[in-house]
Amino acid sequence: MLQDSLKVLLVKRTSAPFKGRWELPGECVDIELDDNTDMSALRNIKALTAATPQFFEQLQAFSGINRDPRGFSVSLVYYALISPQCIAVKPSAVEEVKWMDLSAIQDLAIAFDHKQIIATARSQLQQKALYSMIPVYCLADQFTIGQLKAAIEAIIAKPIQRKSLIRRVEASGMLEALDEKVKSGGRLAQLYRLKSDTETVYFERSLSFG
Amino acid sequence: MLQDSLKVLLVKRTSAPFKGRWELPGECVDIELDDNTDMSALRNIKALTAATPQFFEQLQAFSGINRDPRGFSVSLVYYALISPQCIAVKPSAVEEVKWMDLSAIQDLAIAFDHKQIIATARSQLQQKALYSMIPVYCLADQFTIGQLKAAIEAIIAKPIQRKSLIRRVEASGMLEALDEKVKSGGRLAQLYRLKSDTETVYFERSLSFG
DNA sequence: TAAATAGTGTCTCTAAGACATTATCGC
DNA sequence: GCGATAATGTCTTAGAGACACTATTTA
Repeated sequence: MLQDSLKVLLVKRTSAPFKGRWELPGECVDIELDDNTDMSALRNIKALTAATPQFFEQLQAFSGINRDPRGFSVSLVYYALISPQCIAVKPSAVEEVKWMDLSAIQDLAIAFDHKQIIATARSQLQQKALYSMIPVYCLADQFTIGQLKAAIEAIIAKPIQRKSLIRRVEASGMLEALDEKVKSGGRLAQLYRLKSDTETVYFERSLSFG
Repeated sequence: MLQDSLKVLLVKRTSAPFKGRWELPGECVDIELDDNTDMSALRNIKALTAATPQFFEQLQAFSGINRDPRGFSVSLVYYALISPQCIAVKPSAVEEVKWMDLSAIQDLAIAFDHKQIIATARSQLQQKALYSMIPVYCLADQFTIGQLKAAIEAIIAKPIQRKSLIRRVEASGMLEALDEKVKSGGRLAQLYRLKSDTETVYFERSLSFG
């Protein structure tokens, strides 16, 4: 999720190991409830935020003998992008759930190998931000080009050319301009939204790696 | 593996369900032997072929209630590229192990959802062939540009421009020319090999999608 | 010499980078 | 008017596509 900066949803552990530390949300697959692990991951998200993620995909499996002091473990990790409109955390869980700024993760003690998992997810998201329109899924349902530019720059941690972004927006055909403009500190900015039933566009070139 | 055409290593099932059908090799993780699932997958490969794959990575996890008649199951799928020099199947397993032409998979009854898994792997390999030097790992340790071109075209099932490939080979700096040329039906072809300790190069553009 | 494949030269084309220019806004 | 942000215009640049042309081999 993006609001000023990229954020990740963490929960506080209530039992050993790593009691009291923050970790990524997740629990065991419930074969009674979940037809597959995708459904299981989505169920986890909905238990915390009531958000239906606009973007959701499997990251990768993490496994090993050293990642949990209790022994060998395997985690199937998914990541999702959700709109800042949907950040509300379920009241029942407010105490132990928190949106954590990605830049703050660095200096935090995180349970298990979850700091490494977050880094991997971020790296994958950075790559995809360079060659796809995926960053639009971090935004509210109405947004300006300037906000999209800020989202991409937050993800890749580098500035991009506004002109290049506008060319991509036009080429993608994913967005439609609304009959509305919005204040932005200077000239009014055109509002856009996702066209309905549009598919995520992937480009054949990446933006510059610097 | 590539020899004339892309091939995938299959084993014949010796027990129900799907007894007698071909499937992808794989077995349960052995916590005694495997520090993580990567090692487990490599152990599986070595049990069949004695090859050390030049390229090896996790594809994704497949899971669900319907993919195995015995109930809910999860498979962590890896794929590897190995040189045609290493295709020898361990003698102990010759009966039940086979390199199957990818184009022949279509009309074959494959166990479980493994046909779908193969399709997913192929699709991922196709994408990577368009923006990376990964196809070099399908080849023997000495090869010509023409062979590399054939490998890429076998993977993506489309012709590419020889000139574009040469530009990429030069830009990548991954290969070195040997003091040797080889017959090819016309003018002798320059032999290349991977430089030692070279890293796989990824490009910022994909070759055309057609 | 012809056919085949290897390798080069070079023009075009596309889309990103860079950055100037114009258009609006609030103050 | 001034500073700030939005939007456009346009020249440059990198690298792929296309394809002609040359080089070298075998038949």
